[in-house]
Amino acid sequence: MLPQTSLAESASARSSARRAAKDLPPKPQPLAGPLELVGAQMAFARNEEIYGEGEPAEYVYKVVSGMVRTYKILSDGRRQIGAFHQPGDVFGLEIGDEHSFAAEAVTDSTVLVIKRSTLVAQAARDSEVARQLWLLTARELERMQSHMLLLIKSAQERVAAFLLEMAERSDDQSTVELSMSRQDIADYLGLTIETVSRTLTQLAETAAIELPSSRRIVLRNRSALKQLNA
Amino acid sequence: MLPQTSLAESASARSSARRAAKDLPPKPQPLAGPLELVGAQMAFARNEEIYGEGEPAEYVYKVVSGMVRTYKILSDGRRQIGAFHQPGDVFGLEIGDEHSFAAEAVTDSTVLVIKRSTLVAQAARDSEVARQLWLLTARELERMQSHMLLLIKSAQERVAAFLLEMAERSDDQSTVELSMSRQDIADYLGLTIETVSRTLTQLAETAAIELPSSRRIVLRNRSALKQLNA
DNA sequence: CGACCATTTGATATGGATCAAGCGATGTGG
DNA sequence: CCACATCGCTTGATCCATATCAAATGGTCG
Repeated sequence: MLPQTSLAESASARSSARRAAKDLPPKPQPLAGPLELVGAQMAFARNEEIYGEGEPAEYVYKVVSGMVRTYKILSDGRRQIGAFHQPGDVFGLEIGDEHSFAAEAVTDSTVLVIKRSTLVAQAARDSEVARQLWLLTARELERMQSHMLLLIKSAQERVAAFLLEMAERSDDQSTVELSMSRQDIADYLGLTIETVSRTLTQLAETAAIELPSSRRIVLRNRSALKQLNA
Repeated sequence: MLPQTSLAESASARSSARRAAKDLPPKPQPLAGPLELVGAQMAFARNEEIYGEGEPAEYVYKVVSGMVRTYKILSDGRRQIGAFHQPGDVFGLEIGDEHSFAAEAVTDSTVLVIKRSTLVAQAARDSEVARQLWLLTARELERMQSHMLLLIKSAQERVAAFLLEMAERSDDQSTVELSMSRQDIADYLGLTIETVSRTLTQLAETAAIELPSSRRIVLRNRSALKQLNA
């Protein structure tokens, strides 16, 4: 199971952040906060589990390179992906003792691992650390809220929103290099792979996007996509 | 959907409504925490707005009596209700400067109003307050996560989950007194009122519930509902 | 080359939305 | 106090978006 080297590399090569001030709101940047200070780096291979749902939440994680998905398996076997985490993103921060979602590497990834107890103890002493932890959770809440709103929209709207979301985090804002599969996208958007695939084809037919290859998408008409993103 | 209906409901906040109930008897609430200490009580009439989306988030609120809904209006006019807040629940806590959702009283309600800046200042000094604020946001996040999972389920599953959720918070766990309209339920579950109504009828036909009146629901077979709640 | 996996495309089924009408409770004005 | 308008809810008929089932295509690797 060799990783798709080209994809993995291009994904991780883009960890630097330049804000080429488009029409975008200021994006949460990799926190230069307390999470930098401690912890060890770990590497995970494509599709490798980082932690399982319900496991003790001993650590907090920060993506250094690659991409991580967090998800739940529903009782009917479906998988719902809650988020794709990219370099700079923190994930796995819980206030309870267990991870409420599972986490896996989408591509070969490296993550920074920090002991939660350390952070919590620091937070008790340093109000700035406490504020950072709160901020992280609040940001996660915002993400979840907008994801909830996504799930009540049409397939076109969901896919368009997804593409814009991915484009926002890529440095070439008009080309998206997808490191996740159609199944991942489907499970993120609450659709089937067939619907995701068909919708992309449709968007290409209406010239909103271009599909040079299945994992590379060029945004031809971003305002049309935003329009859809009702 | 029926944006007109949704909007009409809140717009029709009867101008004749008793707005004068400024001084209700303070009902002692069980929830502990720093939020008890400060703040004034305010009363809101049914369907009255407590704050709008995008308004400065100057205050944090705690339900004393009644019920509050928080919601967003989407660009296509649909309304998505994020939560129904009942006595003891805190709502309107933001980390940014604006309310990301709007809030309205579902029934005549009284809420405790606390200045956010006070809380934040306290949190900077007292790590226990800081932890409480974090906890509140984390709890909201959990709620949002499970709501997200709801939205990818079938109509029956959503309605069943809703009933169980409401039953859990009622004192007679097997009878639910709904204070919100079918439209509210629909906008909470991402369905139409017709589908909500039909689904309730179905559940009654399969003897899972009983419908003595439209706002009163008896849970006859909770395990069947939980089953549905896949 | 051939097997395998991811993706696309096609045909059909179906759950929930939409459009439309009926019904029961509640309140209002004559 | 009744007749009637109104409102919230239910029920019926039909439509449509997406799921499901099925097969073809294409890319990757041994």
